[in-house]
Amino acid sequence: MDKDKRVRRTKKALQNSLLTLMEEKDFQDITITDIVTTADYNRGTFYKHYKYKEDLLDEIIEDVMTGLIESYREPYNDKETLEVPSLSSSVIKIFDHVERNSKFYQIVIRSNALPGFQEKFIQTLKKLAFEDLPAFPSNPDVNPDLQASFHSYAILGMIIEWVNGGLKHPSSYMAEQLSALLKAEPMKTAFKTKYVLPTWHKKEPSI
Amino acid sequence: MDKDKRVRRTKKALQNSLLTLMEEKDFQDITITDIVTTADYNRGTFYKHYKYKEDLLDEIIEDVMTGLIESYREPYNDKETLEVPSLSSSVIKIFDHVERNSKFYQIVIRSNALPGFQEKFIQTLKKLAFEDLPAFPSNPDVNPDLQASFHSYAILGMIIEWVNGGLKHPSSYMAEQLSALLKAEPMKTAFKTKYVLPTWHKKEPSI
DNA sequence: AAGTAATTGTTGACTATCAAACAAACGCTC
DNA sequence: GAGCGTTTGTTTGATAGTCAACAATTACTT
Repeated sequence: MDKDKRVRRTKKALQNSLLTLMEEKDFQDITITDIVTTADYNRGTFYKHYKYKEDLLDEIIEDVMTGLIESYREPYNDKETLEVPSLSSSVIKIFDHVERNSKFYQIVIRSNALPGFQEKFIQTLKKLAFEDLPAFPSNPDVNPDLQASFHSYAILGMIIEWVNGGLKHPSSYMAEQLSALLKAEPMKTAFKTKYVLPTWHKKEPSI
Repeated sequence: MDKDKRVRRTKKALQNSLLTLMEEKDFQDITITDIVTTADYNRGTFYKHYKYKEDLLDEIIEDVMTGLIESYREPYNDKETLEVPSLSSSVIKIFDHVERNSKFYQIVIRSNALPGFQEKFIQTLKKLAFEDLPAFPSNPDVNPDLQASFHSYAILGMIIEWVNGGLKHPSSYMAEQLSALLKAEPMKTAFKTKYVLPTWHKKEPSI
């Protein structure tokens, strides 16, 4: 698919161009002419590859998601000691990937293109959980779909928080945080505070 | 000349590729295949534009020299108050230009391509002095060629020192330094110590 | 000296990108 | 609603860049 150097080069240039423009203005205000002008390509070239600018944006997201999948699987690629992928080791790679593609994530998360991206991102993470984690789901009692969704959205939430804060922390810190959050079984604590305490408070109902 | 977007794009890519490679190894150890591989172009494309890699290097230097001339002339371009170019105001632009093209200057000055570059650089500066400085030469007693050479090599010397030190100082500092050096009339001081003193010493020749 | 691997320079068929032009549709402002 | 600049798609022939193959040269190894 598109092995020609020219095609790859052109598409990358148009992608970068669109992303750069999205830093300044809303997606709907960006014209095709804008895109090709900043990329310094001919307009006809755009139409050779895409029909609408939406196609270009979709392709950008698609490419980044492909990169995400590769990052996720990378630690197990050239290891003869066929290590079993664990949630923790894979998740570090996700944060690394976000860090490397910070420009994309910052722009898209802050843009009006967020919903479309979020859908694809969640879908990708879910797929990875099912296909790559042999020990998934960890507990026979839990609904796998629910757990996958839970984890995927949890990670998305961390990333959005991280990105909106300007990616101040290194990716290793984010991995630590997630690890700590998982170990602390935060839901239990939350539930304890929110629901268990009240019941403990209304002690001695009038018999 | 070469207004086609593809040509400009390709040449820039090949230029950058060669410069990047020159950071790692000697110019003579770089193969055409190296150049096109890192630039991700086809080898045939190289031969469409150049015969030898020397052509490419020459073109790089030529382009930077063109940029130098433009920088030099830029302060007087869109001024209605046709200001007379002065040595001091123009020289600041030279340092700015070096700062902007620091990658090029660092690589070339440290490489074995320095002699060829130096020749073109001096030649450019001399030409600028003659064509752009109406008050040049400043003193009717001095040989214009000698003065031009003097100034050109002096600036080259400062730049080489500056670049080899890793461009630690801002260009404004370099301009200040040059200004200070010119104001201090350093040659006079040097001559005073070395040659004037002796003559002063042999006062009162025996009549 | 022979063998081989890497690099060179060149070719030809194929395709992507180019510039330039055009008509149509879309805001605008008056 | 008429005029006007901008953006849009689309088309044209010309050219740049691609890929794969090839023989010639160079450089290294045995």
